[in-house]
Amino acid sequence: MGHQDNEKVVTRFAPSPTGLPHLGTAMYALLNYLYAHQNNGKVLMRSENTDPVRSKPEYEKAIIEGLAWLGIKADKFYRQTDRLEIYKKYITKMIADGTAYISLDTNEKGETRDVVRFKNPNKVITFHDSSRGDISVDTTDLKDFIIARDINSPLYHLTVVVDDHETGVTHIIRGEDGLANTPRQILIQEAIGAKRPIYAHYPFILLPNHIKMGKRNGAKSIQEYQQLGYLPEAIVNFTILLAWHPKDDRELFTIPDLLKEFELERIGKSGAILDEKKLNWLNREYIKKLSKEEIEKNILARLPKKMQNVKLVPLIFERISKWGDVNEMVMAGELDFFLKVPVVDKQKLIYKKTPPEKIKNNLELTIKALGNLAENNFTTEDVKNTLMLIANNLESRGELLHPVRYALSGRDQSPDPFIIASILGKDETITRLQKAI
RNA sequence: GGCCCUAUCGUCUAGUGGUUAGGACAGCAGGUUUUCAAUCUGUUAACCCGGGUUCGAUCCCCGGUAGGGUCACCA
Repeated sequence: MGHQDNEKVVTRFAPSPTGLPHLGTAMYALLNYLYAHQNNGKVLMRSENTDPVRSKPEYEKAIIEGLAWLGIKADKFYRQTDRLEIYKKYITKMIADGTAYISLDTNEKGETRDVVRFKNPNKVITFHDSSRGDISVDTTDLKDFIIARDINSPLYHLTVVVDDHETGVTHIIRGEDGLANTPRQILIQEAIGAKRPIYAHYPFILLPNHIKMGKRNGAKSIQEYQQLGYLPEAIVNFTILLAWHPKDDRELFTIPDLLKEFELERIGKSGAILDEKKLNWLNREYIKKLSKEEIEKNILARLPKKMQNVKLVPLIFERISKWGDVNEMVMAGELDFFLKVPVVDKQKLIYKKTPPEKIKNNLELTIKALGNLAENNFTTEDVKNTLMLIANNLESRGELLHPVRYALSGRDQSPDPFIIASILGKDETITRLQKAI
C-alpha cells in the first residue's frame, strides 16, 4: 500500500466554511488524515473562504471543533483569504506567459468588465484515479474558462491548483465531484508548471432519499450527532465504512486500527446511503466497551435531578444505543415509576385468565415474603430469589410476576419486577403492593 | 443536452472466468425463568437488462437502462 516515492506525503482537506460540518466533511478529513499519517506525512487543512457572501468564521470554527471531537486534527492550517497575493502573482505570470488573458465580458447584471480567462490548449487529458483507473477527457468543450474575476479576485480552480502546488500537496483525496473538475485543474497545473499529484476520489454519502448529503438538505451536523450522545468512535467507524471495507468481514475500526488497515486503493466507487440503524448498532458496540464509571457518568448526566440515582443505570443501559436515548426514555415516561406511585387499574393486574382472588392472594404472599427480607438484603438477586420461590409453585409464574411488575411500575411493559423492587427499596415496594390490592 | 463516474440481499458490502455468491445492520422465527429491553440460536433476501467473447460468465467487452457528478464572474 504505502507511498513509494522518496517525496514526503502531503494531503489536504479543503472545506469551504459555508455551513456546519456533516458526515461528508468527516469523510473528507478522515481519509486525508489517515493516508497522511499512514505514510509518515502531513495533512493540511485549507479553509476555502474566498466566497465573501457565504463564508463565515463561525463555520470554520465549527468544522475544526467537530473534526477535533472525532479525533482528526490537521498538521497545518491555511486560509485562502490570507493568500490573495500569491494568487495574484500566478495570475500575473500566466498572463505574461500567455497561458491566460484578459477578456472583456458582460456579466449577469449587464456590467461590462475585464475577467481573466485561461487559454485552453484544447487537448485530451488522461489522469489516473487510485480506485477507478485511467480517465480520459477532451477538454475542448471547457472553452477558455474564467479563472479570476479580475487580477485580484481568483476563482476556485485557480486557487486550488496554486495552493496545492505551493503547499506541496502530493495526494488529492476528495469527493467524486472533483472527478469532473480534475481535467481543467490539470490544465492549469501544466500552465504554471506544477507537478501533477496523485488523485483518489471517494463516492458521496447519500441521504436515505438518495440525494447527496449537503448542508441544507436534512443532513445532520457533527455537532448534532454529538448532542444526540453518539461516541466519536462510532461516527468515525460508521463514516469510514461508507467508503471503505477491508478484504475480510471485520467491521469495528477505530482510528488507530485504521492507521494499520486502511488502504487508499480499496476506496469504494459507488455512493452509499447512510442508514442510522447501523450507526446505532455501532454506537452500542462502542458504549458497551466503556467502563462502569463512564457509563454511569453519561447516563446520570442526561437524567433529571430527581432521577439521578445509580440504581437506575443498569436498567437504562440495556435499553439505549446512544446517550440521547436516556432523554427519550424520560420523555416517554418509562422511568416515571421511580418518582411517582402508579395509578393502578385493577383490570390490568390480571394475568391472562387468572381469577382476581388468586391474583390478590399472590400479591399478599409476595408482601409477606418480602416483608421478611432485611432492608439491606433487598438487591435484585434477593428479590428475585424470594419471588421465584413462590412463583415456581404456581400454575404459571406470570400470575405472580405480572401483577407485581404492574403494581410497581403501573405499565403493561416495563423492566422486570425484581430490578424495579430493588430500585424502589423495601418500604416503597411493599407500600405499592398493598395499595394495588 | 454534452462529457465523466457508478450499478451484488431493503441498507452497507466481500468475492471469483467454474462458489451452496460470504459477512454486517435491519426484518422474521424460536430459546432465554411474566411484558419491554438485552442476549443467544436459526432464518428470509441480491449479482439492473440485452448482446458478445468463452466449454463456462455476477466477474471480461459492447450497447441499453437507471442513478450520481460536472459543464458559474460558487466552492
